[in-house]
Amino acid sequence: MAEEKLTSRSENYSDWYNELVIKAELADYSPVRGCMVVRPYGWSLWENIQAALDRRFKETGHTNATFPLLIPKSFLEKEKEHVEGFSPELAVVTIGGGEELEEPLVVRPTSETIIGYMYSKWVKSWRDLPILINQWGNVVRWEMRTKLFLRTSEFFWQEGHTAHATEQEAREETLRMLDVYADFAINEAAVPVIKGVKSETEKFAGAVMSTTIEAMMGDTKALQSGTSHFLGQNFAKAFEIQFSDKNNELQYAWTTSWGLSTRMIGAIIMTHGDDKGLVLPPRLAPIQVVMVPIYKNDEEKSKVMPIADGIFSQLKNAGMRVKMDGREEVTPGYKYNDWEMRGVPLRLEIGPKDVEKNSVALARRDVPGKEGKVFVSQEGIVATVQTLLTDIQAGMLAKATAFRDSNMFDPKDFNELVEVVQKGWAVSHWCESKECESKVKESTKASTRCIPLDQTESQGSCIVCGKPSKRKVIFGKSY
RNA sequence: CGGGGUGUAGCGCAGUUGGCAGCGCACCGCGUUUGGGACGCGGGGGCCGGCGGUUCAAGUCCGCCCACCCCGACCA
Repeated sequence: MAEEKLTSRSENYSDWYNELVIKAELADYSPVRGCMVVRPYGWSLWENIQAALDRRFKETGHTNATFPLLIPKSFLEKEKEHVEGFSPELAVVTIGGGEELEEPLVVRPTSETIIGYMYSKWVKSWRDLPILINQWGNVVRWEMRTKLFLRTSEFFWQEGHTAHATEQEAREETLRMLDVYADFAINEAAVPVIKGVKSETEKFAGAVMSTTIEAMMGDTKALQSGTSHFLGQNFAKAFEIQFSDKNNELQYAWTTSWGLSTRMIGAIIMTHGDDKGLVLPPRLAPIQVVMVPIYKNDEEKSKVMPIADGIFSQLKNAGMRVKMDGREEVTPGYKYNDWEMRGVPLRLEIGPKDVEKNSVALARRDVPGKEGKVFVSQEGIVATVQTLLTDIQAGMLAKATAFRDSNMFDPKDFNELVEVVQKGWAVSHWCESKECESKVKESTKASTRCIPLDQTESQGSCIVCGKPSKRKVIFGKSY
């Protein structure tokens, strides 16, 4: 059961987050430093995320497979940037069956290498391409500072790995999957995201180009919520993924990879959560409607429960995820707070007065207090609830989008940029040099988040050095 | 790995000049309650982070070690 009040977001955002994850029973700390236990409620949420994504992957022609957890250490060393990027965070297995291993194995930090190795075996002809595979699994990256869902040493994700005959096809795939992520984030999670390209310093180790969906959290920090990489021929060359084209000429394949992790749960928490707890978008919520029956004694109970059960069945049969909270050892008030902590989008109360008046009370989680509570007729309850859930989903997206937009700024000069990145994002022209990027980071702790894809080129000058620039970038502090 | 902090019941904490280890919440039992976190009565629960030292006596004083948290360097 959820316990007493949360630390408020304004008091200490970080404490608020940590307490919320524990009290909503999404996850718990494990005995292994930096690892987490995802509890049933958190995992149900993840399963709904998986289902929504998996459907989209299948619709775009991908199939699932699984590759090993352990990878020969030498594989990681085949791609120069890749090894440099990942070496510091590898977990390495040196002993197996009591014997020192001839070659150490690394616990996968990501699977480009082993999948590249397999693809080289499977790809001989242009007819073998494209290969469009996704894997659901876990990976391990030894992290210095961890935080549940946002950064843990082991995390759960999906990683898509594709190989193509042409550069153009691979580039299209990269952007197609970025679109899938953005569509998922916006329409399922109600998390407004900006699609963009990562700078050279921020990109994936081994990629030619990394793209991202960036979301703004409730404290205005940015969270990279999904990434899609164009890997060029880097991994194809490292693992000799070669094929004969139609002219019988040997070519290296072009590959992509893309991933979205349980970090998305952190994004949902920090995009929608409030001081009472979690607020979940109806489309992903493990429980969409919680029913709280109210009665003082057996007589009232015998009048209320048959009607409550009838409504429960109607909602259930309509395909809604509904739960009846029939606990008798806690008061209704306790239950309200309990389910608010867990972010259930809609609460349905039914008591003796409702039985008399043929009504029920509906309280929406995204609109706190009396304002979000309405009394409606029991007639047509399924349609009423469905409409409300749709409204909540749309309302959450609108609210989050308005919040983000009101915290994006267009600073006039460097001094103003330094100011605005303390309270939100700066969208500014940038010459795309590492020098200017690191100057901003050193003086503000804000990094480049992405160069938004949906922007029209405009003539401007770099906010740092003043050199000509055609594109704007987002600067912001990030998780 | 650098800087700061904290370790006492499941959680949050108190513990005075060294002298029987406590409080709130949670948990268990019984009864009364139940439309916004109910109440009464009765219970259970401790290697006081670890090791060593000082002392008649250490949660308390001293030394060493360990763990965790926060702020930095690294990241989906």
